[in-house]
Amino acid sequence: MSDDVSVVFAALSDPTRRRLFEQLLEQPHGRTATELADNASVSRQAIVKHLQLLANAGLAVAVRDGREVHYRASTDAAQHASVWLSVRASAWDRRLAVLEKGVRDAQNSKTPTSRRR
Amino acid sequence: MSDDVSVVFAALSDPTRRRLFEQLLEQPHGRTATELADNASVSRQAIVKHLQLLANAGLAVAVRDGREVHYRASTDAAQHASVWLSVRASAWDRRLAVLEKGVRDAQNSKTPTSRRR
DNA sequence: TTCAAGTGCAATCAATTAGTTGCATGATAG
DNA sequence: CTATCATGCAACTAATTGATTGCACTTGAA
Repeated sequence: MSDDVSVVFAALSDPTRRRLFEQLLEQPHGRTATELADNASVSRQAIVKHLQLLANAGLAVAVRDGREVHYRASTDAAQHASVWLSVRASAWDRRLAVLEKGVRDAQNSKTPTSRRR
Repeated sequence: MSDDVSVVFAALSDPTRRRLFEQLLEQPHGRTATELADNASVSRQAIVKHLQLLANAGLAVAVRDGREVHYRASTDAAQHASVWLSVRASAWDRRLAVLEKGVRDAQNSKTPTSRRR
């Protein structure tokens, strides 16, 4: 589970974490774990762990400012994951199209009279 | 973890499962758990569980043919997840662009002499 | 300087998960 | 009909995970 893709998908598989990620996305200047914990139903420590996991996946970055640590979103990892998915989805669709065409051609050669004029 | 998005990301967060998904993508006619288990380092039962999880996430479908069950890929869920990610990534990038423009404008109004002519 | 606020660390716990093994069921080729 | 092959089901184990709690450390403000 330690490769790049895995950690990103794993990070996004938890609703609490997705929620945090979306909160970060709404806040260009970032949010601290303590702030985020106020709006959440779980403890600050739980939030911290989630944020660190998001950061580890490349979905967030932590920036220290005095005694506060501001987490802000980062979208490179998200973009990569999105591409990973869509590349495969479209490869599949292409493959299906080829297959379908093959079936159609076979049909046409079997019953040439039914061919589109 | 039971919502649509969660199960898709969770399904894709496991390397073994991603490997299986990719094998299904290469095989338009589908593969049985037994076939897939031959190329894998884990037991057939493990493969079955992975395939069922993929199916549950909408990344695969199981089609029974006599005593065999063929699993084939399905890309709707992948496409949805991909969109989920890219929508958020681009919203963030837009937000950053606006922010940046704000900073630029402020700079210009402060030092009007440096304004582009 | 003192003290409160924000964070970091570690131990612990319950639930989930990836994997195994053993055996039962069901379909098909001889 | 009867082996046999593919699948299904159940119990079990070890590792991981989401969450909690208590306490120590660091920083900033009064």
